Amino acid sequence: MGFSHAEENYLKVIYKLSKLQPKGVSTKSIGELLQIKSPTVSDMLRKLGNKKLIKYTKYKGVFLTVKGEQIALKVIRKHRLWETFLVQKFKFKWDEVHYIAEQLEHIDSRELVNRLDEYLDFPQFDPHGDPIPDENGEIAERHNKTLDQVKKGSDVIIVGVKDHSSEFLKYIESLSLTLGAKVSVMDVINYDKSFIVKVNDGKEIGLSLLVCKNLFIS
Amino acid sequence: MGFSHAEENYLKVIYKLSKLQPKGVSTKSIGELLQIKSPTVSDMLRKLGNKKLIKYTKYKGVFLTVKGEQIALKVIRKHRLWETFLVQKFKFKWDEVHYIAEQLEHIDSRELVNRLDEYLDFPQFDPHGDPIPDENGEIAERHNKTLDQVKKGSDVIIVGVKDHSSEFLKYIESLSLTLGAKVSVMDVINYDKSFIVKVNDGKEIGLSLLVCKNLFIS
DNA sequence: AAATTAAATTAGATATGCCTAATCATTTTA
DNA sequence: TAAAATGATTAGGCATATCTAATTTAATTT
Repeated sequence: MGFSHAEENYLKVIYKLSKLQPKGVSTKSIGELLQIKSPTVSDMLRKLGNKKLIKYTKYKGVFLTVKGEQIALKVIRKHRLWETFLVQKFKFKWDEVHYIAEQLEHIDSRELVNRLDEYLDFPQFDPHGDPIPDENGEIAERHNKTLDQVKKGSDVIIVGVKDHSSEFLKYIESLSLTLGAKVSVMDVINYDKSFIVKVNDGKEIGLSLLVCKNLFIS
Repeated sequence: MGFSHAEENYLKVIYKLSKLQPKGVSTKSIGELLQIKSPTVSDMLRKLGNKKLIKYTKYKGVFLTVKGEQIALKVIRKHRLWETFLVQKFKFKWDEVHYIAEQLEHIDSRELVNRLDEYLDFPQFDPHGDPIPDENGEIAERHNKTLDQVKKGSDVIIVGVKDHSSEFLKYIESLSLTLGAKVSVMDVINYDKSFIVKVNDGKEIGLSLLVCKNLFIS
């Protein structure tokens, strides 16, 4: 007994939003992420509530149940494994895989997912640095420190991106800011909080606050 | 502008049936293959006709248009490439891949298909011996000679299977009758037209007429 | 050629997943 | 705290893809 693509998509975004909205996920935010109007979201929430995949009380934010979270994690696992596959084996760029993985994440076959995982040698993180849940739904702690949080003089490593948009990814790639890149913070401009950094000991470049906020570091 | 899974499935089976029903494919046969009742099929045929994917005249058999055939061949190409991938790279058995490939064949990404093709080194035939259409819809002639058509004393090679059912595939695999197997016809029993054969010069075994009719040979 | 059988279509219904317009509830602001 | 703004839900529709029951058309049999 499986779930529809629509249901899986809702559960996935509720999972993601629940990390940002611990008091319950709003109808509005779900609709915005899925590009779906809120009456449609309301309908689906009632349906997911009836199926005990979320805790739903009218006019209150929603929460995933254990079962709902399990399903969300399976979809996220598949999405991230397929993204890893596409980049590692098929040589796609990290900004090209999202649309394809959005489709592949709904393929229903437990055995396929596990063979994919094995084929990739059980990766812990996907090409954007996001952690990949294991078969039991265990997932590594997400990186949450961003470049804007460090002080002048720090040496850090890029371990993930918060913004997955093609535009952002292409831009930072053009600056050699890929996963694993070493970033040395030479200066922080007080006026606009922008950063002057060296990437892999290259020449100095400037990064806006917005860019820094979207780079996970360790 | 893509097509729904349902539409793609109809086009695929109409393509396959058109090889057997050159005077036009019947509503009934489409419904049987897709496990869908005929009124539903009628509705869809009208719809596909309006979209100029098939030539549809009420109460007459249907034909694919050039455009409809192109789409059918793309779906078949994806299905057969994915089956090849699953068997070659993920080590699935040839009787395990159908359900998964039925889903993967609808993934929409021209680039993905071409990279898959390249990753597999442009295979001509899938794990069941069926020819794989190329990017332009060109497809090798299907094998059409079956084992039941040869005479006592013939030496032939298994190049494909007509029946893709798990039951059939498992059975013939247990007899070492896989693709590439050498079959020597030792005798044909007149009473029931069954065959006595040696597989890869092993010991003699009997094959019913039905089994022989489902084995493509060269 | 008429009667029967088989196949195909139409009519009418259902579930999913989406929409807009209108209403209701909650939160924020003056 | 009352009014306004924001957010959520209900009401009513629509398209897709399916179904069963009834009807129509074509094919087969006598």
